Amino acid sequence: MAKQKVSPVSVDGAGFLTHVAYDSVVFGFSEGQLKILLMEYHNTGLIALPGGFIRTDEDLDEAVRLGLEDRTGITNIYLEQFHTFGNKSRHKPEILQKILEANGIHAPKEHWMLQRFISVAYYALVDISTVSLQPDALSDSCTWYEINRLPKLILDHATVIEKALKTLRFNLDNKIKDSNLLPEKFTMKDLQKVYEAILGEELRRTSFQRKMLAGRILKRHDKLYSGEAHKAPFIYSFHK
Amino acid sequence: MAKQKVSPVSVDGAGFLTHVAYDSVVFGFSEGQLKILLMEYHNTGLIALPGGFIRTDEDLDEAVRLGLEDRTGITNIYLEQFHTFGNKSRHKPEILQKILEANGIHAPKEHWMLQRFISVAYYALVDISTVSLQPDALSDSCTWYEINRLPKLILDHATVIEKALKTLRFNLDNKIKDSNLLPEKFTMKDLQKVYEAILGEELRRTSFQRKMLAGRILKRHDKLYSGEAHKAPFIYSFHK
DNA sequence: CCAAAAGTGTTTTAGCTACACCCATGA
DNA sequence: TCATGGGTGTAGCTAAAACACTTTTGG
Repeated sequence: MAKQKVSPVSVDGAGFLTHVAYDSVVFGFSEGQLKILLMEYHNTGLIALPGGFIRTDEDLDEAVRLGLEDRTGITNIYLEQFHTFGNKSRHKPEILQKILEANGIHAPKEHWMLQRFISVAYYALVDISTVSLQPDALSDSCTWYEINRLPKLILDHATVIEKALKTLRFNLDNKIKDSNLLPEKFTMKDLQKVYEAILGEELRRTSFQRKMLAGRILKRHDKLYSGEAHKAPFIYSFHK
Repeated sequence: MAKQKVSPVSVDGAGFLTHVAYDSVVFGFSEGQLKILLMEYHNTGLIALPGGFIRTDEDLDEAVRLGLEDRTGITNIYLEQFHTFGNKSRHKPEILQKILEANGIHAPKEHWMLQRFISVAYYALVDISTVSLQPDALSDSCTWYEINRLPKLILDHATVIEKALKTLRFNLDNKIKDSNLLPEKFTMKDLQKVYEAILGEELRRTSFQRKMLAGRILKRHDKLYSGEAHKAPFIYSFHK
């Protein structure tokens, strides 16, 4: 529930849809590892998913997209809503209070940011190499963390990530071609590494190759001569 | 966006999470037809999905469950959240105004119910035969409609139903055993009829039977002697 | 020529379909 | 014994997995 633009903070939340927030689980892939983007708030040690609020004149999807564009510099991010979290036990005003205090903002109890939120969660699939991270006003870092070395997170953000990953695994075959996890051109081995990182298991090389080729989503280009002493692999891109 | 308890309507929405609502697509099955529960508002001719608001002391899931229990009398409803709709184009205050007016409530422009809502949508699978419908305070009917004979609906409710049905079709094999679409005990033919109504296509009898038996979700009981001149079918129930 | 990694041919397996046939039932 | 509908055996198809083999590459 980090937010990107809090400078003019009104107590009643004018201009924003109160009680509604979004959180985004941004997946990236580099060095053979699946990674997630997390933010750390100034002077608090608190780490959270990047998120924000919805302005009264924005579509929900649009708000999420713009919030992410601000932080990653990427336009055209692959984004998908996967769940809305609305348990009342998520309401921990002392945490948000602490974050605001650490930034010199003394919010009264009735401040809209201290009230209970329903949070709509999205996941994104981005190419880490094209991202230049921009912490927001309340945070001093915005960093990639390996999926299996996550730090302690505020609220139920660990659960949110868990569910995002589950959804991603379930839909991977359908989503991979629209994702931005890999650069435009890649080898079959690159693609297999992405699958293995996401599914958390090793796959048979030959079965994987055949399954992918049967899917008709790959376009084959020239071979890649790496200078190494073995057959050169084909380069692929996703169709259209 | 019907609501179940509006008697004490405060302008600022105290006690409710403003800007958040839920809509529920309740599927039922009878007479070989898939049906959906819809409500008609007093003196307006407006027809909508049953829905409501979330109280500040309720979980989101709990609010939806209780709202449905009020209307159908069923406890233990199978409920699943499938999408959250948040386009700003959904905001049509004149419709809600009309509904309130028709009930003698003259709400000022800044009334919370006339503001923009994010709506969390759920679908439910219930056994029509155990339901006794209860219209809420703003509605004069609460009726089952055949899925392919739906009336014109307010806002984007037709889209919501479309998406609910798509989700249900996609997950049917996984959800059927927890659904309440059929009474506890049923024949293979009954089950096939449910599948056909949901998928909107006819299925081969023998293939269907084998697929279901292979799924290990059915427990076989005695035979059902209907008094008709043919082999008596087995009775089944879902495991656990 | 060798080792490493890529690509492909062949066999096996599993699930589903289609068709056939037999069985139980009450008139 | 007949018509009706339910259950299951068998053969065929297709997609995926498993295994083996060949090819390409630079040292």
